[in-house]
Amino acid sequence: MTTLIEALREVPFLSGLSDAALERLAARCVPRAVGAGFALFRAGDPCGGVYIVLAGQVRVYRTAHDGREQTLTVEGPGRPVAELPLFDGGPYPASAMTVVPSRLAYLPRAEFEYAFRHDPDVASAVVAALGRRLRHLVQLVETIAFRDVAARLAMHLADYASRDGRLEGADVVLDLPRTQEELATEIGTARESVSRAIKQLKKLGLVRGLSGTVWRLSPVGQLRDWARGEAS
Amino acid sequence: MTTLIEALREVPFLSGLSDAALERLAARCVPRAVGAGFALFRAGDPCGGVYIVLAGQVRVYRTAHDGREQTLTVEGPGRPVAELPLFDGGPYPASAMTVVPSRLAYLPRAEFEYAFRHDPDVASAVVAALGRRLRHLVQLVETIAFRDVAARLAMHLADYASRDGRLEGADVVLDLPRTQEELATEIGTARESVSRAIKQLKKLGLVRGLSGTVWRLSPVGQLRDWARGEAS
DNA sequence: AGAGCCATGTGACGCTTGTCACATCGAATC
DNA sequence: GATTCGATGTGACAAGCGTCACATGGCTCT
Repeated sequence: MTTLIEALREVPFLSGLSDAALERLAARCVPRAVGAGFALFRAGDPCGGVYIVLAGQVRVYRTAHDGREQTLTVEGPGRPVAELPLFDGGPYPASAMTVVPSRLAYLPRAEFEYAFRHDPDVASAVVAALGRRLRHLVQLVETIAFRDVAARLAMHLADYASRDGRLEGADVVLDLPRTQEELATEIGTARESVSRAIKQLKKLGLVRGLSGTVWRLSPVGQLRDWARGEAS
Repeated sequence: MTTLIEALREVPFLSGLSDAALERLAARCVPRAVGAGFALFRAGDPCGGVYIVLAGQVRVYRTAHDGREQTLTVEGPGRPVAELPLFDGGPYPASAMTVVPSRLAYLPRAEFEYAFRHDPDVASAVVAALGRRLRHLVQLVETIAFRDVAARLAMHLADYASRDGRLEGADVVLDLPRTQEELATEIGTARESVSRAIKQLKKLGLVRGLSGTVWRLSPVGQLRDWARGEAS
């Protein structure tokens, strides 16, 4: 278990801060441990600060009137959640919930803005973080708009594999603790379609094995190439 | 025709600059007038600066392998195009092209970063601009993922109407110089589907008239409510 | 007026996908 | 081992939508 300061130093857009500034932040922010399924906020709520994931995972998603959900992103340790509304003063654009028991730090808006305005490196890093998010969303839009379910799944698996997978011979082995139901909300489809897409990818040899949460995949480049090449 | 400095002052994230700083920027940036259909850059190109729309309109879009296009946003006067890649150093995530003859200013990356790092107000405004874009994309993702074509069109028309429409009795009148083909790429569908969606909205009384580029719509709230209420 | 062109309307068809229904499977519990 | 429950596989079906084909309509140019 790391200290709060050590955890904050791991946050990309705070890493440039001096020790004193970090201590100031650490003193002002509220750490809390929560279980799985804890709702941090819902779309439309006013925003008074930013959450930082210290341990665990937080899913950010939109809910439709009929209950269907579209996952926008899943954030892990060291990543901020919903830093966006801090700046335009608007409400949260999406909802957020922990998927596993997690430790979070809540940083009040005023503290965050102070750091942002007094340290150009923090400002740069914040913009970079927003940029990454934007890039990711552009990707998501394109994926949902253009590709069929199997290609979306392949692309999605490739994303996870390139981050968390490990090489094992010619294959990539990935431990992905997700139900098909969860995967479905992440790529904007139904659970049954995910099941069928997996079957399709297995037949193509892109998914070489799957037992429990452990996937054996073909190399990431191959997954991406196939997904890109598939006509809508 | 405004001067370059006056035009730059209209740009949201530069409006806080001193006259001297603005003059410096104006001296360094490259204005150019281009016709319709001029390609500013394509997805994947490296990014050396930011474009600012002085007059006209620029469409930002992604192209699929098979030629289909998804419009991400259409930017008008005073708005920056693709300020995102300046900060993470990545390539442009999308392509951009003028839709009408336009005047643009090209601001080299170094100048932009100088202003960003030396003026916290500029930094704030840049983040706000990114935030707006992010919010818009979140909306777009949800729209594409959840709603049918007619609802997407209604939502889209409501967006335009709330910005450019004018009240006329109980109706909103909107001049929207777009072909159905263009509308189709903006809401991620085919031209024929737009035609049918318009018919549907007319039957519902949400679109009360359409001649040339001039639309007569029911109030924006009504459009949005209907679009939200429509099941998937 | 006629020709050509582009935008639009519309019918037909098939594919993808969401939905419903139900079978199977596996792990946890008793 | 039997039960239970959640996760997963799969068949059938219908709805939505993309695509193709072609008609219509309005505009400009000559």
